[in-house]
Amino acid sequence: MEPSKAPEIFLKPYNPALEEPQMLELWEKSGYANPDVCVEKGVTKPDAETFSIVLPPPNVTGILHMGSALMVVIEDIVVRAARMQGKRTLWIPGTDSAAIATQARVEKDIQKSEKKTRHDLGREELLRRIDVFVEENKSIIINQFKKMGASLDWSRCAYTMDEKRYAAVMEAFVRMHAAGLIYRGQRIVNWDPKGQTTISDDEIVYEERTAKLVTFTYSHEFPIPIATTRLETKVGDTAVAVHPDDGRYAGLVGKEYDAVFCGVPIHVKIVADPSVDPSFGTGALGVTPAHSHTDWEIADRHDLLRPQVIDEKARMTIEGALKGKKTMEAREIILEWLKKENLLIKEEEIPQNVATAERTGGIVEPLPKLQWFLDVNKPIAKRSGKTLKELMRDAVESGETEIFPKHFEKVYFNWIDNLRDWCISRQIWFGHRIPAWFRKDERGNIVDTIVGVEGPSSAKASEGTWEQDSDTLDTWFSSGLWTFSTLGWPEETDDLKTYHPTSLLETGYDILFFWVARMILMSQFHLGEIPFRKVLLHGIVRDGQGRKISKSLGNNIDPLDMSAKYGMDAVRMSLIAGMAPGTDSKISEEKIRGYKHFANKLWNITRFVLENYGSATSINSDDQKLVDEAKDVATEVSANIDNFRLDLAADQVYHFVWDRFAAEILEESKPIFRGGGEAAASRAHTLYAILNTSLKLLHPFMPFVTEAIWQQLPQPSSAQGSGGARKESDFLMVAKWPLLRSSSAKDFGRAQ
RNA sequence: GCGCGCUUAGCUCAGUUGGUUAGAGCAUCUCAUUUACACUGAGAGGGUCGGGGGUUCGAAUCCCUCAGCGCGCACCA
Repeated sequence: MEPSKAPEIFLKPYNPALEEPQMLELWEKSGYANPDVCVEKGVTKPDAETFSIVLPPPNVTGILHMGSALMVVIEDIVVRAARMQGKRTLWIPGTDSAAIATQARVEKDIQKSEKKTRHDLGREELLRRIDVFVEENKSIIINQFKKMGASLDWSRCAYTMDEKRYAAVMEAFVRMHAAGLIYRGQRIVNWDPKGQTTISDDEIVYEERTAKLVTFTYSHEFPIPIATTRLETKVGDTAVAVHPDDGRYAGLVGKEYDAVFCGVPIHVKIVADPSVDPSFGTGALGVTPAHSHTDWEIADRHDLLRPQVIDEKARMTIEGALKGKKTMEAREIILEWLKKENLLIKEEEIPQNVATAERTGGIVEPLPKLQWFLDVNKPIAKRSGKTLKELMRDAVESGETEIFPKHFEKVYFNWIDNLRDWCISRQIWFGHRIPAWFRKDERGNIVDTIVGVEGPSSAKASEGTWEQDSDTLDTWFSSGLWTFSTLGWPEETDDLKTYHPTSLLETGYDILFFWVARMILMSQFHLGEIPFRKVLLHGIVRDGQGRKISKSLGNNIDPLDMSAKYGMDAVRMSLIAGMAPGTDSKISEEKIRGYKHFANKLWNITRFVLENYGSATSINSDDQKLVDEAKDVATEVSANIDNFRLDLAADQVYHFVWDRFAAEILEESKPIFRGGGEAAASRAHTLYAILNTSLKLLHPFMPFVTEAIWQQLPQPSSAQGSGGARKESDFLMVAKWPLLRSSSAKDFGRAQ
């Protein structure tokens, strides 16, 4: 046997900065991230089991942070493992327009540099500026994802606002409108005065604050004191509601009173309504139908007037001294007036949840507005009379879609149970414009409406001037279509047939409602099938001490900085280690450094193995046990990956490679090599085999260093001496996943 | 108010259907070592598994209860 020298590159420590760009280039040239190429080149059988997954599209305003890095790593691990297992694997990338966030960002930039508002520029010009911004930023975020080693099929990259996706959104809206699920109605909506748009219930964040609860009466004649934290709305009251069983007020129900409240004439009827909590405040509720969700519903039941007293800028609209005042100012003025008039009974501090807009932080003002809604309770004929709510529930209840970890299924059901109609129209310019056209009379009243992809036909156009609705759709409306709009829907494409329903949806638990639920809704309605078979949720990435990463704490750990310092493989491993599904995880620089050492360990193991590697021989029975041991590890690692316990899988292979392979097997081999002969030759091949298996198992987790080593491996000489056996694959990325222990070790449909 | 999760070594966490003496990483301390690797190796200290009760031959693991922390939803006059 002639000992071969290890390639010179192994004489120096592993250098990620040198290897990573080369590996990226190799992978990109290979085209193996595209399943069509894999089939073409014979790596994957055309009829192999498919594995498909969409990348949760990052916002074009965003940059890569540890959260998105975690997402990329989890998905890339699962995808690379599936590809090596011979599955026809598709991972679709894309970017998200993130309507409000993007428009706000561009508006801010323009305000800063040109001191202009969007109204100064006009709709067309603003949208043009946004497009420029988006194009610049898209490539930044895409390049960052590429650097992570994400084996996404960039040839299928989608953007929520590109032509195909735009068309899909229009089609989806029109179809849902035709089915009677989308309607336009005057209802109380969540108005964000800061963002100047409506928002959905899910975009509200409740903040606990202390509020002043004021107890008073409207006038000296009015018999019931009421309590409120929002005095300014009381000029819009049209009723006082008490509980039907509340004996204190029984005799007063049905009576009506007039009063002049802080200069505003009001007419208040006393009604009995079961929604009133007799134990809160005075047990009597001043009903302001136009500025409270529950009061609006009470007004429905008692046929009350609904005067609006606050406008979109959160200012008073009522004639008189209050007109034009901010709500907070009006509150003080009324309080002073109550004191002066001796109508004030009590003031007390109470804790209160204030509704704020998630994006802007503005205090949400409930306002009655004419908006588009999606009806979640209407039976759908073509879906056997089920409602959207029921369809959403069915998908998970039937087990067709499984959520990991399991307990999030309860959270999901809980959300569905409390779901109200979804307000889908937004008063911003950047987004998918609602495909509705209105014809108005001289006074501006809408006399005709058309909903359609094309707009008014020529015949209709001759009837008068049509104007398209200026509103755009909630960004989650288009996101809901993502699993199938990225595959070419509404066209019946091959991709759609092959890859939908997708196999897996992996995302953060924080967008379970926003996105996961909406995708189920959309797919169930439009395709009559689930969007994905499994949902895997991950948590928030926190710093080493478990704190949320925030600018004010200055504890940001930038994934790209860290990879420059320690290598992307180290970043990837440290994100996965200790990360249980659905649970928040932690990352620190020390942790990352540890895995850099591991990459180097692997590098040096290779050096040792190659230095002792020699010509053809067979493996003896003692050594076969070691090979089998590696097979056992492969079996367990595979099982953990299948169960999405990537943390356990990573830990297992890490410990096998370091503590068993390097610390024990390699050490025991040294005297064997000194002894020479058959035993040494057998051992040399055994070490090569174990290294081979280790590289494959580690590849999904640490693709760069493993591929870099693979590229340096000599072609193994055949044990049977047939010679010239080619290295089984030119790329570790598409090398065959190790055989597993059990006889059920399937071939995973790999082409030979 | 309803629901979910967490509580194990100084720190961060594993512990998969209950089964010997409860594990890892980091940190601390001691020692070793010029060839695969100091981006190393060997070893040590450190835990009444949040409290209490129960089931069991046996409980970190299952049940009840209490406490603390975190989160979601609802209410929010």
